[in-house]
This record gives sequence, structure tokens and C-alpha cells, in this order.
Amino acid sequence: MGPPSGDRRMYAIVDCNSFYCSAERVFRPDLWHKPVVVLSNNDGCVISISDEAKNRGITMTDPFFKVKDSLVKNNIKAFSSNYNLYGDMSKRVMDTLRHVVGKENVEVYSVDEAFLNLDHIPPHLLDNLAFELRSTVEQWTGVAVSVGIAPTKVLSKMANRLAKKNKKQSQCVMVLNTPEKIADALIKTRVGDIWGIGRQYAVKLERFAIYDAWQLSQMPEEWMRKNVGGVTGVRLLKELKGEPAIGMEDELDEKKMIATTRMFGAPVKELGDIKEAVATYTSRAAEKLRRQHGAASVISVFVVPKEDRKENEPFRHGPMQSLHTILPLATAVTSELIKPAMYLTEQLFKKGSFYKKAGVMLSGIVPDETVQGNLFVPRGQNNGRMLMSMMDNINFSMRDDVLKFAASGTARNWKMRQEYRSPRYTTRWDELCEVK
DNA sequence: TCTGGGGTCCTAGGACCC
DNA sequence: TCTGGGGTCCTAGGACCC
Repeated sequence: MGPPSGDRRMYAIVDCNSFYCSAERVFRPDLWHKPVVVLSNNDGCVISISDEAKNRGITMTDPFFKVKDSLVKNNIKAFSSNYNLYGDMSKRVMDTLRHVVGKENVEVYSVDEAFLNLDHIPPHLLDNLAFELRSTVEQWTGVAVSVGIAPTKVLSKMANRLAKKNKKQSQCVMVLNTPEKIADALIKTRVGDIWGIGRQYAVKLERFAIYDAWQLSQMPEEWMRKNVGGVTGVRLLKELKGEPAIGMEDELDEKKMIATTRMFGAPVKELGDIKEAVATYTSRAAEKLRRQHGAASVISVFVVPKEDRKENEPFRHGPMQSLHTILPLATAVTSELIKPAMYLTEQLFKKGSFYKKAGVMLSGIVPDETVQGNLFVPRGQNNGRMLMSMMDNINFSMRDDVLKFAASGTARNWKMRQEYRSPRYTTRWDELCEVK
């Protein structure tokens, strides 16, 4: 059910340009306008590239070891990812957006993107607002952004993408506020570039000879329901036609599932090492859980064995092996979660195998204060709570795992590589930017 | 040698109940 | 010879997103 006629909707999406690279360069004037890339955890592959690096032929998700030589040759600076820095820069960007349009009109969508509700902005002011958003964020935070504005979220993403594609001409801003502009944008967008159409559906649509967003927008609703993911496809169709079907989300950061997973620095074959890693991930997941005042009633552990690869086969992740336990009582106490996690790890482990990755998932999450009593568990088992919040506070302020459970170990043979990490300028006093 | 991590939503189908 | 129908709940898996 769309809004009644006469009711006008308008959404913006504000998206940081090459966010991780931009964040790295804010405190490094010597790298402004220079080619830069940021690597994933474990320095595995390239996950953010500046325009200058893109122009030298580097692409997203290139494995680092394959492009290392080319980076050196082209004088491209590589950083390991530094999530403390990105989290802090993200907060500054979001706070700026809240200041400009009011905090009730901002929905943080990811670390580097936010949807804005612009229903209340008079149509003739939309262009000005778009430029104001861009320049205010840039002045206050040093991060460049692109702005797309349109009557639906899907169309605003489309506008943003087109603005980014041609930055010189668009000045990183595109407003789709007439049927003509919308039609033009639809024609210029290939199906695979639509927000909500991934690889699988793109292939399928092209087999039906549907190549661009305009063609897709002309399909009947029932066809979409049958072929493009049921109700999801129907919503997408409406959005393409300019009828809002995806509204602003309330900002509750209560996750239904919390996961902590990592690749190992190198394949691991000792049960002890894997248990240390799983214990560490469990502690981390439990911290996230407590931060949202939740308690988990299901814990699952998974491992991914290192696969034998045949020459010339395209890379793929091996199948993951997982087991879960339903806890007798939902908990957020690390030690109560580590115990079943250790047991599950032992069950999964096969002697002689090499593993390259492990992870922990917490689900069945309920609010901590409504944890129901269980007749079969003795009372007074909540004694871990105080200790937990103390550990969280210390760990938060120090930003490194100063306090750990013994199970997490100290050897850390499994720890990931991070050879190129920048200092944590904004969150650690001893790594503040030096001004000469 | 070496290819990230953390989420959400939806659907189909099985188990189970009356 | 004949072998129901409808509802709910749960889980696995597929698709997507950044």
C-alpha cells in the first residue's frame, strides 16, 4: 500500500567515497590525491581503493598477494584495515548528517552510508540541500561523500551510483525529481547494478533478455513475484516505478544474530590453537551481545577446513562445518558461553585436518532483563554480570584485549596478519597525529 | 604461501498436531 | 479397494546487502 496520492516522499542516500581510504588519508596530507588501498583482515584482499589507485588498474577484492608487485611499482600505499579509526570517522560523518537534517531523519545504513528522510523539504530546495550535505560533511570531517536523492530508496541508490560514476560532471550529487530524470536513470542502469539484484538474479534476468532497469520496471508484478524472490521482487518493482515500498527503518541496533569469525593467519592443525581462537571469538561476540543488553540462548561454532585446490579452478570457500547448542538459560556471561563453545569445537575437530577459519555465532537473542527463570537451573547464577561489565569497561578504554580469559591463550599461533596498519589516530592518545 | 567479516530477509519443506 | 486436510512451528539454505 503506497502512500495516498498527493503525499510526496523523498529519500536521500549519502555514501562516503572510498570510505576506508578517505579515513586513512584524513590524517595524512602527504597522501591527499595519491593512490591508496586498504586491505581486508589478514591482509587478504583489497577492500577499498582510492580513485587514483583505480586509475592504475587496481580493482576491489583483488587478492593482495597477486597485486603486491603492482602496488609497489605504481607507488600505491597499502594499509591494513583499522576499524577503530573507521568507526570513529563514521560517527563524525553521521553526527554531521544529523546536524543538517535532524537526527530523527537519519537512518544509518552501514559504516559509510545513511538514508535521509527528506519528505519535509520543499522540492525546489532539494538541489541546494544535496550540495550543502556534501560540503558540510567534507568541511567538518575531511571525508568526501556522494548524494543521491529520489522518491524511493532504490531510486536514490541508483542516483547516487550514477553521481559517483561521473564525479566531474555531477559534482557527486544527483537529484531524480522528475519522471524524465527517473526514466533516464533507469535506462542507464544495468540490472546487475540495481540495489537488490545480485549476481544470481542478474544472470537470470539477462537470460530473459532483461538488461536494464527500465526494462525490469515494465515487467508485470506477478512475473516479479514468481521470478525475482517473491515479495522481495514485488517491492523492488514498486520502488523502480517510484512508489515507495521500503520505508525508513527504526534505528534499533538490536541484532538477532551476532557473529565473530576470522580467517587464521596461516592454516592451523592443533586443537589447542583452534580452541584458543574460538574462545577469543566467543569473548568478542559476548561483548557485542552485552553492548546491546542481550542474552543468547543458542551458540554455534563453525570451522572451515583448508581445501585442496586444483590448478586453474576459480577460488571458492570450502564448506563450513558447524554445530550448535541450545543453552538451558539465555546468558551474556562469557564463561558460560565459552564452556559449550569449547565442547562444540572438540566435537568438530578432526585430527590431522588443517583449518583456515573458525567462528562463533550467538542467536536466540532476548533482552537481558527479561531472561526467564528455568526450573532446572539453580538460582543465583547471575554472579558473572558485575565482572563482565568491569571487563568491558577496561577493554573498551584500552582498546586492546588487556584483560582476557585464560582460554583465549597467550601464544596466538592463529592470529591474523596485520602488517600495514595505520596508527589509531582518533582513539589512542599515544598514536595521535603529530603536527610539526 | 597467500582470496574478508558481519549481517538480514524470505521460502520451501519437514515434523508435528488435531 | 480404499490411504485426509489444514494449520503451525522450526530449520536449512538461498538470496541479498555493505
